[in-house]
Amino acid sequence: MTAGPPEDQLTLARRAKLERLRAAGVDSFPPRYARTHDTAEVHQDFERLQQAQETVAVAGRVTRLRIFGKAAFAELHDGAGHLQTYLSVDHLGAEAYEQFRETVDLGDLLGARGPLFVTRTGEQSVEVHEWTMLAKALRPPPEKWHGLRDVEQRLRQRHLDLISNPKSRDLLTKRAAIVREIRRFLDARGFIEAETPVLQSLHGGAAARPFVTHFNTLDREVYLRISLELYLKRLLIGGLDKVYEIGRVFRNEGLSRKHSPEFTMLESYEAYADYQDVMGMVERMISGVAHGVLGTMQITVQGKAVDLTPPWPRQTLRQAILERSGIDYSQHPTLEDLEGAVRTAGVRVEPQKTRAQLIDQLLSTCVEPAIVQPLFLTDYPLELSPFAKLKPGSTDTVERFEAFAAGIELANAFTELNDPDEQHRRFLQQARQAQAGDEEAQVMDIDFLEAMQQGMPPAGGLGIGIDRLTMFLLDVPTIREVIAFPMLRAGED
RNA sequence: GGGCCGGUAGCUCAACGGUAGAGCAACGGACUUUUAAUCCGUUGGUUGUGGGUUCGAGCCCCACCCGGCCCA
Repeated sequence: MTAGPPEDQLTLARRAKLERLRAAGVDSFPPRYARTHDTAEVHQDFERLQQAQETVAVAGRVTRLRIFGKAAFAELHDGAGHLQTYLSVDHLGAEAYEQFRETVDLGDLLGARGPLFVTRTGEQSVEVHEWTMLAKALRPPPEKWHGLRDVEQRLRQRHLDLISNPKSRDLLTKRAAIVREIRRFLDARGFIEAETPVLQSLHGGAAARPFVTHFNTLDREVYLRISLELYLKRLLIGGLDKVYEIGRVFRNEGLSRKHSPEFTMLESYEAYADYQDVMGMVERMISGVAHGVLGTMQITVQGKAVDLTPPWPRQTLRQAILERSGIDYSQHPTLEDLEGAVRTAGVRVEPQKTRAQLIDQLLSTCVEPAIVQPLFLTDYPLELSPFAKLKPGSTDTVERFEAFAAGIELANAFTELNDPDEQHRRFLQQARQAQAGDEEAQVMDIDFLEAMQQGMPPAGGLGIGIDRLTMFLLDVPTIREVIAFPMLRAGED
């Protein structure tokens, strides 16, 4: 969709009004305005302010405008809410009132000053004795009743969406509250927030293809990070025993309802903790965030009631797949065996290249969609987890868990591998997978290995997708809605 | 990548292959307590883009662009 010609009929009408103000010596874009209250504060303290006959000064966007002959109502919206203002010849004088009538449009930003009163119909209002143009809107707002519906335009021109759709404002506000609650939770437990490089000469820490860019000064390719893991672990080695980062990561993959090429990750690492400790932290953190942001641990996601009250049950991945598909993958040690079992069980999954990937497929088709209440799945195949520590006595299962609820993956964590020689072998294994055509395999990171050789404390690590968590807590079905400016294809210019 | 659906006025939406319309917004007028104010009048269109079929295309056909839903 085009935005329409830049100077259409509606814009020209508004420009004419701007010109009229200029001719009258009015600056339509003054540098500041001395507010005494925001709209919410006026409503909160209304009785007292009214009785004291105090003069208030509020400011906001004109979202409703009802003009009668010699009086008018203008509703002002600011970040806190909205408030009705009443303008009349009696209180403004003929000149200021006429200027209001002739130059103010829906969408303009206005300041209004005067005492408070309640209208006949009971609406708390400002009796305006002086009004000020704070910014003339040269383009018309979207339709006042239906708002802006067109999904494409809502996302391409998010400012219009935010102006006209309270729901969108609420989502972004609550997203910020979620992030704030997470920080509060981690900070209170002594975690230190870090910032690690976005531009990296090697990409690692997750199975994903990177974005590549060019650094002119050094004339070499660099990658946008696909995870936070390998640098946070360096900090852990350096002695920051509890460390986390909330940051944007980039994965060169498809767009979908649940995938955005750039998204926000939380990763945390805690020395001398293991994945059991991290499980306890995750259930307290997510339920605590829900309580802090929504005031409750009982939420509804896609029409299903979800109770986040800890503790959350634990189940091994093997047991979960067995219960929901009848297949015990531990009884089928090779890809061929497992494929046979899948066929026998009549489960419809895409063919995979490796046994571990097939197990992963069974998880996403049979188990994930069936999970409603929060659940920790534990003990994953080694092959899917090149940075996780083996379970003591096991050769193929690592100390890893993922948390699920309402069919959504909420967290991924493990007891971190801290044996540099074992880590070296994992990298070599990944290199073999890369040679076999796996574009998402880890690349060997000598610097990281060297750091680990310095001695990395045993640690529990955690990753949470903030966008997914937001979708989950706020019951939003698409990731685009919780990202202020999601990636879209190039529009026409 | 595949299937289905969609793109018409600034916004929300109509229109059997036969004169492109309504509501809101805008413009002019009436109106001093409204709540999507009301009433009267007016303006506003390269129907996503490019081809084709037809006496005639918003509608049918082809290609492309952008989006939605489902699948991969």
